[in-house]
Amino acid sequence: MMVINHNNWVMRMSFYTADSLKAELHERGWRLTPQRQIILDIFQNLDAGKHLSAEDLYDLLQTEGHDISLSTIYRTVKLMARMGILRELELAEDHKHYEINQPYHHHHHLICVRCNQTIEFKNESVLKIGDKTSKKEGYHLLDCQLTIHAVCPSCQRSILPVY
Amino acid sequence: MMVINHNNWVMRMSFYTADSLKAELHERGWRLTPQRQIILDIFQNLDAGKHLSAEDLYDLLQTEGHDISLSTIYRTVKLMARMGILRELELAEDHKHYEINQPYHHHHHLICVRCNQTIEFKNESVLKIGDKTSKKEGYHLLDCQLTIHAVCPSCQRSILPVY
DNA sequence: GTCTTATTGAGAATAACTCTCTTTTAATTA
DNA sequence: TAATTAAAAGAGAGTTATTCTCAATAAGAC
Repeated sequence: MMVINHNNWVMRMSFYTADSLKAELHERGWRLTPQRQIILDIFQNLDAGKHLSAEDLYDLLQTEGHDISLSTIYRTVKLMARMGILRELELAEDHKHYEINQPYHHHHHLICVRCNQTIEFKNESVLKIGDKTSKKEGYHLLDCQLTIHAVCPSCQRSILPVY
Repeated sequence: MMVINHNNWVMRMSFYTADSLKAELHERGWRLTPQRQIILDIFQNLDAGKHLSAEDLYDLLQTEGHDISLSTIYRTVKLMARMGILRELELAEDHKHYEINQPYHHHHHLICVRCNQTIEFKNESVLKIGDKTSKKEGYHLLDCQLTIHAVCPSCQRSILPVY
């Protein structure tokens, strides 16, 4: 299901049904598999703002009794990020995190470069800038993220060696 | 040298002298080495908007006759990113890029998720949002980047397998 | 049900990056 | 200017997130 917001920005609603996911995959000659359905389901039922690494997702699936291989997980999250279904986040230093891409809960990240503590924040203008910029260049927008790198108050006070 | 812009945002001028770099390092009990000076110099003399991977930087230094080890390069760019001297960019899929962090030439990136073609764009509001947000949370701002993931016109037209 | 081919799973391979340890050297002090 | 000491460099091994390969499986079309 597609909706048009007050800004004329065409965006997808947050919830894919099995059918809508299937349709989008088929458009590209791809298939809907149980694995893809289960993984999408996990992300859709995650609390707002929660994100998972590939390893996190693997563990979570295991505890729920779903035996999906790491290969498939890596392949699927990358596929869904490239389709615009998931957002690929660079929060910590050495691995990626993924979360559902929901325009209505669109948010950004303020990250401490020392302790990696992350604060989520919202800003209405950012999406508008992303929309305007991609339109102007003829790009099809998938996601836009404002990432702020900074030093948190606690790390500013710390006298320990920094790096 | 520090300047204060119309927004009361305290920012560093783009060019460090050997002395100002030295002073900032000494503040933290660190040292100015020829390697650090040379690496900073490379970034300062790069054309606006150009960015380098660690490997790029290594090759460039080699061609200029500077024998700086890869270890040192990785250590130095990370150090300078954490000091706010360099920006750490996530442009391609599997490695980071670095560029000088210049408030007066502050820009952002629109990236095609299929072919990785990247367009640089400016937007005055982004820096203000980053400044306001980090101030509000008591963070010390180092860098803020708006990254737009999208599909470029040429890849939209392409009928080749996508992923 | 059959056929085609995308997808999965398992594990090997890759490569960006970090770590360890020895040597070197920046910066301080005498 | 020489002695001191601790940070930094260099070399190469080690780590690990991610990708690749390939045989087996199964989704979707007919």
